[in-house]
Amino acid sequence: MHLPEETGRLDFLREIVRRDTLSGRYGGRVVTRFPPEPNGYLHIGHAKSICLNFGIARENGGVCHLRFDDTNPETEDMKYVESIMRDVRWLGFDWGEKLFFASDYFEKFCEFAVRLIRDGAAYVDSLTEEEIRLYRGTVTEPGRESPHRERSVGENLDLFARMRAGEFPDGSHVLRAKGDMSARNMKMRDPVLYRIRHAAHYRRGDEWCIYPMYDFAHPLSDAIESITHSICTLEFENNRAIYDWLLDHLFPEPRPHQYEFARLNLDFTVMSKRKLLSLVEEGLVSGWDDPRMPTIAGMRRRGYTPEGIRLFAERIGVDKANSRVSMDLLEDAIRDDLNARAPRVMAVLRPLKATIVNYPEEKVEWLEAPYWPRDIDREGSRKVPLSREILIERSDFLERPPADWIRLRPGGEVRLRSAYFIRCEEVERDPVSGEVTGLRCTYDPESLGAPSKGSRKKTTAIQWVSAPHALPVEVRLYDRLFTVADPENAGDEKSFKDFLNPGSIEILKECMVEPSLGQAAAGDRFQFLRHGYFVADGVDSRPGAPVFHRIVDLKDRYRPGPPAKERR
RNA sequence: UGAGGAGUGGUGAAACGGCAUCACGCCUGGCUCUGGACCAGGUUUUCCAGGUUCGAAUCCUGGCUCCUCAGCCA
Repeated sequence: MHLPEETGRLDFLREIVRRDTLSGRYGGRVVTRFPPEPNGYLHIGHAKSICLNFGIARENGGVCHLRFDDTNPETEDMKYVESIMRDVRWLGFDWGEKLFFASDYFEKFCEFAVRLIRDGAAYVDSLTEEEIRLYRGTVTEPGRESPHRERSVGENLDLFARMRAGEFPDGSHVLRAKGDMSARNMKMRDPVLYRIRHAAHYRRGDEWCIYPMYDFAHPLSDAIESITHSICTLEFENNRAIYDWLLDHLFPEPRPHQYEFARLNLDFTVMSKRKLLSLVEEGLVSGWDDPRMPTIAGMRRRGYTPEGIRLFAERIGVDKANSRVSMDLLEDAIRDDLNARAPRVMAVLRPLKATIVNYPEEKVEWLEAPYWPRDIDREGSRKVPLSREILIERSDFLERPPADWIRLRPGGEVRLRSAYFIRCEEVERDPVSGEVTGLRCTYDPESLGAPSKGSRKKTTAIQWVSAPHALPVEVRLYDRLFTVADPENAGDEKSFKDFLNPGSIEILKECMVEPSLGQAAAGDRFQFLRHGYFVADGVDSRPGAPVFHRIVDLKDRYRPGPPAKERR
């Protein structure tokens, strides 16, 4: 089990929380929240936010709320609520009783809206959407005030009540805050608080036909729940002005405060919900849980562990500088976790037949093979059968290997992992193509369990399976989903989809694994020796026809060395 | 050309006026029944120009570059 990496350093958010805790600003309370909109699946970027919010709460003896920010009836769905809860739990976090829905606050939101109207701080605007846009001005020119801005409190109250009562069609009126139409911050130019939308909400049905905007609902939700630190991503920096304007107006200190951090960008993938959705909808991937997807569901199916993902989140840290994280960081965190928890087994992905000519025809030996290398402090082993006909990895034999080759070669020896040394005596080949079709080997009966000496020290131990005992399985190898690091900004005219990696999945159907894998249950993770980490798939596996996904490969330091002396 | 943010090795972060540090990557070597893991060593960094200071990634001035904002999405 991997121990948490103690750095002792605090990121800027934890620094702020510590400052507030020390000063007693919130009476020592720390309450954070993770506020997803249920309109899509969570991805690794959300995982960063989840680890932050739940992590900060946990470290400070506080709590983190799970709140669904469901104020837009058009895109939200219960199925997303369920997937989000599942993903957060899977990642290892618990919101206890603190499950909330912004849609449960609709009545309260209305009361606050009425208060703002009474205070002369909000008004009903009846401009069209187009007019509102025109009146807003641009980043360099101030906006103009709406002709409806000076309506009386009474008229505003009446209009707002009738909006709520359903007297008006969509788009005919909105409730706006009285900000400042010439504000340098565009967000403060009378932000819209409520819009009319005659649409069924997935939780409230037809109860409402006015829905609050994010800028209104979010700060209020935070305040209603007595959130202390409201942590969001950088694109909301400008929105903080509304956040503060509203809460200063409606809540006394100590009220929630918003802080922003840089969202996660990962090389060779995309992180926008919209883009991920389009990959799913256009069938470019098999679904939200396609193992190539950066979604939590995809990574779960891929075999990534919650511990590995949390370790990754911890290692990348958090800051306000936009950044783009290399896939190596993620993969290494996953390997780091799996190294300690995945038992080692033997699988041959691209088999090459080898006949051990001095091994009796009918003989079968069941050899003890440890599940763990000696550097992992775990016990356990299984028996693997050995017979005259075995299968080895095609890539473990080379007829004319480079000088530093430590695997099998004609006339050379190599150890069969947990078994004997074999020597390649003869190469069988297709008479037409010349392709190597098999090897004829001899084995050294004295070499089982014996230390390797002399020239044998310069060889490795290769994985193998007994041909008559091995189980045929399908193995799926994955590679990066895109061919470029930043698919969203790669080509001027091109869509990110033009950079999809056609080799992102490779399906191997002729793989053979040791018989012990017949017991593997969906979700079981293994290290296929010298290949990488693999997980038994729970979706496409069938009895007698298991499917394994490669979670991540093993680092491979081997670079072919100088070629052996050429003979001519 | 408005406002709000951000610039530290190849990547992500730390150092909060005092030897630029950590993780990942990469390169050497050791070890190994995994060319994995592990161990040892190495590689590469403060956006630019001035200034303050004994001393600047850090403070000041000016510039440059990048990101966000003109939805009745969040």
